[in-house]
Amino acid sequence: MESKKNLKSEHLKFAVLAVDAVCFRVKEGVLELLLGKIGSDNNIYKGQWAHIGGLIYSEETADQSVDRLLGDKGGIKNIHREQLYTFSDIDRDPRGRVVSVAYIALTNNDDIQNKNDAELETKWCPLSNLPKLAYDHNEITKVAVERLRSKIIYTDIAKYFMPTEFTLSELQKVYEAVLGEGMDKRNFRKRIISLNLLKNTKKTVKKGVMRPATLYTFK
Amino acid sequence: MESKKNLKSEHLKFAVLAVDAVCFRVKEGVLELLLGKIGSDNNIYKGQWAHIGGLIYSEETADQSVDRLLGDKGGIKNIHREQLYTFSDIDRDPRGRVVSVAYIALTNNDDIQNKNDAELETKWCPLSNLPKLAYDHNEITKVAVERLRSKIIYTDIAKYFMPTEFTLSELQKVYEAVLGEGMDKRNFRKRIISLNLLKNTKKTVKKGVMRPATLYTFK
DNA sequence: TCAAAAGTGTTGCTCATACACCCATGA
DNA sequence: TCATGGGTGTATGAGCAACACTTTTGA
Repeated sequence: MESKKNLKSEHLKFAVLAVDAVCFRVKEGVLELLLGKIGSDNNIYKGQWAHIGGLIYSEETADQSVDRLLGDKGGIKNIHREQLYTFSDIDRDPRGRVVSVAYIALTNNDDIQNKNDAELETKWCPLSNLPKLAYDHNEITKVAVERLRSKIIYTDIAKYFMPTEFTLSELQKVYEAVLGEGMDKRNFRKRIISLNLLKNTKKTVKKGVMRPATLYTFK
Repeated sequence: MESKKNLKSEHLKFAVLAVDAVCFRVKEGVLELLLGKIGSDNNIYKGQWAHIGGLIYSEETADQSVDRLLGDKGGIKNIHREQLYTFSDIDRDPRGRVVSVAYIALTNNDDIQNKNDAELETKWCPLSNLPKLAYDHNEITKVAVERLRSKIIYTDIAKYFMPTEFTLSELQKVYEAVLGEGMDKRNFRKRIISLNLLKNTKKTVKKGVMRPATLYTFK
């Protein structure tokens, strides 16, 4: 039931809708987040870091908005993203009433171009030394990390962190980076194989002075 | 990262934020939803049923908005609600661009007053014969029921359907109504007791010609 | 003594965990 | 032959599913 009789009343004149994307990758065994530096002079958070985000256009859905913003501001295309939570605290943005639909986004390192169309300074920051972020973005991060950690154990969401072909050890490193704890190699392999999500490519790869490892893909 | 430089551009002039509450109860072993009938003449859905909802005021959060609307339009106070998902399809409301933050709400039958402040016709409708609803509310219902079903098996959310004191059989009936399937009495009791959420009041109750049942409360 | 719901135990299976050694390779 | 990571099996305990009968009560 949505009534529009109040559409033009003073209740609504500040309704502004945004999206924010908590964008993760796992690089060399470390869970990292993509941050952008706030540059505009009339923002009291100028110079601080925040998740990539922006206003939703009236001709796009929230999903489309996230894709556009991650592309334009983060230089990332074809990313996996899913809606996280909508943050609507009245004072979450000091410039006015901004309600933000937050997303988690997951990428492997291959789809990242290190340029973006906006003049936005970005960086990847390990979750373990995240600075104080602008707005309520530390709180959003907390919810996002919780969601990511719970989904990686009961879904195949880890695949969005992986390249097409990978070894079981690489996959295990991703799980460990996300969950922040080591796992038993034998139990990890047994469980992941029994989930029946992986396909053995029969190819092997070797990185250094050691036995070659079998390459897998997600089905 | 939210930039407000486009705040006044034509991209935004239709941004309207609403909430919708998929409000559940279990009555006599049947899972029901609260619906309101659309009355306004300038709505093409006039006469159809929809979830309780409305626009978010600029001085309230989405949570507060749901509480207000369920109170005013549904006559329900002190309800448990949690955010479900934000629906942002461009054409989901034919009157214009309305983004809706959907909630699930759970009530036991005691907090329901059968009057509301708005002149809104409401009814409780069994999920099993839900009519075609206005807007995208059938889709919202689907997501809401999925969420309710998954949460009832790994959380104690069922308590919001129960009165203060209840028998294990009554609790089981609620689980069965939500999940849509019968459960084994012995296994149900074992599991629910082992979760350690219940407290035996040592009181018993009797409804008819039968052995009295023990009353429990949630801790 | 009957009807109606309350209440109760055991067994087998599946799944998660804990745990240690050998293998293949190139230097 | 050594260093490095790749790869494997077993035993134990916890939790879930299947399954049927006895108890209490009032009519």
